[in-house]
Amino acid sequence: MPTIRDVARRAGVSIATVSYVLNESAPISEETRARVLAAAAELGYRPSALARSLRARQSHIIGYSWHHVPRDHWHPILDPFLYSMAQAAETEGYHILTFAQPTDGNPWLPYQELMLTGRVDGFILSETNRNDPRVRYLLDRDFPFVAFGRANEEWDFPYVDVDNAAGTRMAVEHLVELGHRRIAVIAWPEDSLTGSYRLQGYLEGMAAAGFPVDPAWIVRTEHAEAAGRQAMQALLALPPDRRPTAVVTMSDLMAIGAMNALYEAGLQPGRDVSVVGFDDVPMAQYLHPPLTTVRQPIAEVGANVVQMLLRLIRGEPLPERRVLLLPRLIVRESSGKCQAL
Amino acid sequence: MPTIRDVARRAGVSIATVSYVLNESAPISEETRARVLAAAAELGYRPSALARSLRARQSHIIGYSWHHVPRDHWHPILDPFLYSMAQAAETEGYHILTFAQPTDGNPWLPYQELMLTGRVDGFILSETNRNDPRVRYLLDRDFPFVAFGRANEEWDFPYVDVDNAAGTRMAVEHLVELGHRRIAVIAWPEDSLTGSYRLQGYLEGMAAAGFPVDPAWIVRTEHAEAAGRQAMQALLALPPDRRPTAVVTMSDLMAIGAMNALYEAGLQPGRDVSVVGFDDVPMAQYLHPPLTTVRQPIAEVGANVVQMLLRLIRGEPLPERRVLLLPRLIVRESSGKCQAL
DNA sequence: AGCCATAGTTGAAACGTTTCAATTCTTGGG
DNA sequence: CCCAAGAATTGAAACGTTTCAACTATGGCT
Repeated sequence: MPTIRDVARRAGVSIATVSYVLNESAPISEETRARVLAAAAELGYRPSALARSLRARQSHIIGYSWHHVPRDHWHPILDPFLYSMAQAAETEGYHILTFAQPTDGNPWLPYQELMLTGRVDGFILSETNRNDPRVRYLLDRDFPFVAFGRANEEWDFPYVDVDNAAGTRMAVEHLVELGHRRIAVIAWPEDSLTGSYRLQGYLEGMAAAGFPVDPAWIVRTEHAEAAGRQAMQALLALPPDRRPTAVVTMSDLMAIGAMNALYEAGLQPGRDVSVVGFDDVPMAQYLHPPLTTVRQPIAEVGANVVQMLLRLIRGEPLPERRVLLLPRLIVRESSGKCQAL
Repeated sequence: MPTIRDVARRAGVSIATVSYVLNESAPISEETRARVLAAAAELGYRPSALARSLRARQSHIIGYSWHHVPRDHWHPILDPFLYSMAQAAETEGYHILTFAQPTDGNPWLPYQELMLTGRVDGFILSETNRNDPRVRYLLDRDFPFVAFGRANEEWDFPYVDVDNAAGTRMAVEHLVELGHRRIAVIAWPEDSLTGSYRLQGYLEGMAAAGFPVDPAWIVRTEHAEAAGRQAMQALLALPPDRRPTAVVTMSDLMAIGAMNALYEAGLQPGRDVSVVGFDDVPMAQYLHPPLTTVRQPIAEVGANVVQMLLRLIRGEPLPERRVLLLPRLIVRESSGKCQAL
């Protein structure tokens, strides 16, 4: 592999000159410039990223880690998120290093290691939560990072998040427009921050429509198909006048569970009870019936977090530290005018 | 950030001694050893990966890139594959760098860049195909890589692949056992190497059972739900005595399309016509009916390719250069005894 | 003619490691 | 009491860059 020395020798100049030419960081006569460029091209020279990094004390690498999910779940955003981050990073000469989030032990341990060994210049976090130990750790050490998702309101750190509340609010508005009044929500446990935003959007939507919310319509359960199914069964077991005609869920996975419960009860989603999901996983459009759901602008989030992080790393000021992106409601057939209406 | 100099000063020794202690690469008296270790711990010292890399001319980073898929498809393996690779790499002090595969231009351009700048020590390739330009490029330059998937038979390079033929063969055997005789296959276009293995498995299964294959039963089409749906419609349009009672598909996505076509025709998958998929995406188990499908041992593939690549990088001999792992048939309700039988 | 600014170029230091070769220190054998 | 051998330690070079400071021409100006 040719080094800067080989190029310098071939062009008959010093290595400093080669460096200046390649980085355009000093005035060089047109003639030597051409000679150096030619020599570099002939040798197929590319400067060593390792040497550069050492000198600059910058690895030009961004760390990203995600939670691995069990096989019956899926990660609805990994592919588009990672891809958009990689693309955004590469246009600026950066790369993404992915590492595994250990299922046990200190969540910030791998972050510490990458940080202390100088392997990465900053981190992108996703699936943050209240009191997130990783956010706390990085914040305390003043290490550059940007999160996809929020944490404690009083913690001041840069993030991009989807306006989850707006998503469920749009879902409720849509159902209200169709004529639904008794709208339930299949929500996540209280410890989920994202879940609390989505639930809040539901409540706001109902309040805006002026509809009372029966406490029985708020079912909190974990993120799983079976959980969604059981939640729906519980809702169906309510007396007819309290039984919801539509249900908003926290995720497509839970929406699928809800739809499956409807089928088992001999009912048809979209005709007997409307169902709305969240995420718009690729599968959603092929379901029976196709699922109405809230689509997050994942690629936009990915591009944004990377751009913000690079600004942070370079010490540039951030135009905004807290970015909220609007999701979009994708209306399909699982939501429809309820027959009972 | 403390350096080896800080540790040396604090322990009252030379930097060489510190290095020897930390790497256990020379005999050091127990007493100084303890002093150095204590100093390092007090300072929270971690050797700079950058400096180490430069010195060793090894980045300890593995490059991986994947094709981004359009939003109505999905990448059935990215999450488990990437995760298992990251885990396997980390146990050996390596990391995974992910980069975007450009949709246009030379597919090997980003590989070249990462290779020449010394950013990565080797590559993992996935979704290889016949005449794969990336395989060709890396092979020509003798750069370490391991592929998940095969290419031209005559190209000698290390790979791990799932025994695709065995997968579809198992699917056919299972259907034969249920009593099916007229079994169709919804296959991929001829340019797909993986598709040709899977098709081959189907043919082998039929031959082993001694059943003739009607040419109309082999439908070649692209990887999409709509394509699977249309293929199924074509099969249903065959005269009753030639109409298949079961269908094997190349992917869960296409199987879903086939099932949707059945529904539209007023038929029920698993009762009127059996359907088998490939991949076992998380969704498969929640479909109506749950989808019988072939599950690939993705995590095992991920661990294997990384271990092989590390061996290659270290110049160790490979126990086997061509590894074929068996998939597993997951039987669910979409395959059943056909009513017409 | 003399001086100074500037364009163009270079030598050398530094980034933080590892490791070779050399040095010091100990110890046991003759 | 000296020497050789070995153990323990160190100085310095090297990995491949970037960049500071210094140097040499070249002109322009007084």
